[in-house]
Amino acid sequence: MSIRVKKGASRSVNDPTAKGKGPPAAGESGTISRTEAVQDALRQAIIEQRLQPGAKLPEDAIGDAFGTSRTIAREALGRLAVEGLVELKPNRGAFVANPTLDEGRDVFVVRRGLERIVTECLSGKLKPDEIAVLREHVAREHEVSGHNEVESIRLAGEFHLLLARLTGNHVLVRYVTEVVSRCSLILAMYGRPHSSDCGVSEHGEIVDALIAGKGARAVELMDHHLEAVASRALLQQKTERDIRDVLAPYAARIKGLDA
Amino acid sequence: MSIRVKKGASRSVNDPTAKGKGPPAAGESGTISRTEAVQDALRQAIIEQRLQPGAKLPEDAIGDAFGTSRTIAREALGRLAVEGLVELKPNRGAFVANPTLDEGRDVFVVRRGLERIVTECLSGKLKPDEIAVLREHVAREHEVSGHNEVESIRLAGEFHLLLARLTGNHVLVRYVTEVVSRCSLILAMYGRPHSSDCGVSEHGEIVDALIAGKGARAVELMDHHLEAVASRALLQQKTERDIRDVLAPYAARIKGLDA
DNA sequence: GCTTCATAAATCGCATGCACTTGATGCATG
DNA sequence: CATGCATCAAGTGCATGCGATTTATGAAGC
Repeated sequence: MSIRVKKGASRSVNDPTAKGKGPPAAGESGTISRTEAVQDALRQAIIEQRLQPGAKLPEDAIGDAFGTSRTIAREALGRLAVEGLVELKPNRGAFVANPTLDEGRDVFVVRRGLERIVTECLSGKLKPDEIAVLREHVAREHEVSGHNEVESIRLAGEFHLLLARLTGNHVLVRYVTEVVSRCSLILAMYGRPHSSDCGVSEHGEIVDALIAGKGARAVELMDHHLEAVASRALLQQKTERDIRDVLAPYAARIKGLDA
Repeated sequence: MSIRVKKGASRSVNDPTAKGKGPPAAGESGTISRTEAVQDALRQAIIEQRLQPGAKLPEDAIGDAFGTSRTIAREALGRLAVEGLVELKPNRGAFVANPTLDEGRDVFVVRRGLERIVTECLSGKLKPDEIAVLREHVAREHEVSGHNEVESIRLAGEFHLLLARLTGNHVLVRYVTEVVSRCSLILAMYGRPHSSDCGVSEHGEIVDALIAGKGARAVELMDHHLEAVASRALLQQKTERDIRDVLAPYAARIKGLDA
């Protein structure tokens, strides 16, 4: 799980070797700060489970990996902690969040509430070009459904973000983005392996209801949809991650030795 | 001409002169990081309008005011920017947010959605001691209503935070906290001067409905309540003061940190 | 006198250094 | 053989320094 990186390969955000010292020009790049870049990269890595829950995230290693100083890494970690994807232990460091089932339920409760707002905001107010975008997205979801699970999951999340963005409400977008991220992590931890594509047709139905301006129906569909996703994820008990349980079979094997 | 500090006066969070260099002991204080302390103080100052919308927030001045380095100030500002209370202009600095009416509306939309969740979570599930706390809070609101406007506003916000905390849902608490802060700022900017105490009786009614387990009624009341709060929109402007002077009392408040 | 360019001041963005905390390791002891 | 204590290394928490960017100021030109 080491974050080590081969030198020169991932010199992405900043390469001080070029000038030996000078800070880089911040003006030309797309206004996106380095902190944000690192934050986004880490978030992606976390929700894709490339960084597993509980994994340590040392500032040094992260700065190293992205070619920045600890300052940037530290800031990114701090913000991810606010988002709930990272846990910060004082004087000990940062770790990938390891949400409990209860926390997961909390996140889903909030998500349902937020997406309810989204649905209400959008019902009957979608413009033709927006409808086209939505339809196309759902179509793509159908395409990959079944044979590309990773992409399928990504698109499913993207669908909800897309809706949020269409409201034009930036606050809403931010919160939905956050809960969707956290839900991804939770699903990855607790969800059943092959349950991702259940919701594709539901997405289509929601879009239909929104277009038809049937707000109540749309809300109902959305709520049911998320309820389904949540229960799929949270019903089953977590696959045991505790060291002792993992090692139990090995221990048993050894026990035979000293018997 | 600006960085100068009266020696010994605002040495609050950290005093490096004691040892000539060493960082302070972070271990003993109440687990609350300095960043958070500064962040909370700034937030309070902003929603109380001691720092007016649009006011510049230079890292140096803030670090100065709280007796910390720019590092801490910078981090606090960054987080407040995420919260939406501060606007960060690249290479220019931080400013107290100056939300437009449209942004204000967005915040209120989200707030209504979030508080709807709170209400639904709580209806019929309040325990006796929780009910007592709520009743007492509403009583206090009635007490100050009319003669202490600042406290009145504070208590009104606190009522909603209290409800959120009673859900036990930490995600919800965080989001409600954020939107309540932002709403405070927005009301302070656009709200009519003497409109704060309109909602006191409504708070009582909401509590009653929650206790009676009338979820739908409670949601309706809450929604109407927030709708009323949101719909008060007016304009006013104020004067500017020196950052350090405004922040001095807040810095004094967190002096306990370096004890 | 007003515009334009050059210089200076203020302040940000970021890297780095140093003290301190924390958990680990090894050793002595009951 | 388990327990307590000293030593150590890893890595955080924070302040500070340096270049870069932006804004303010003033001089020269039209």
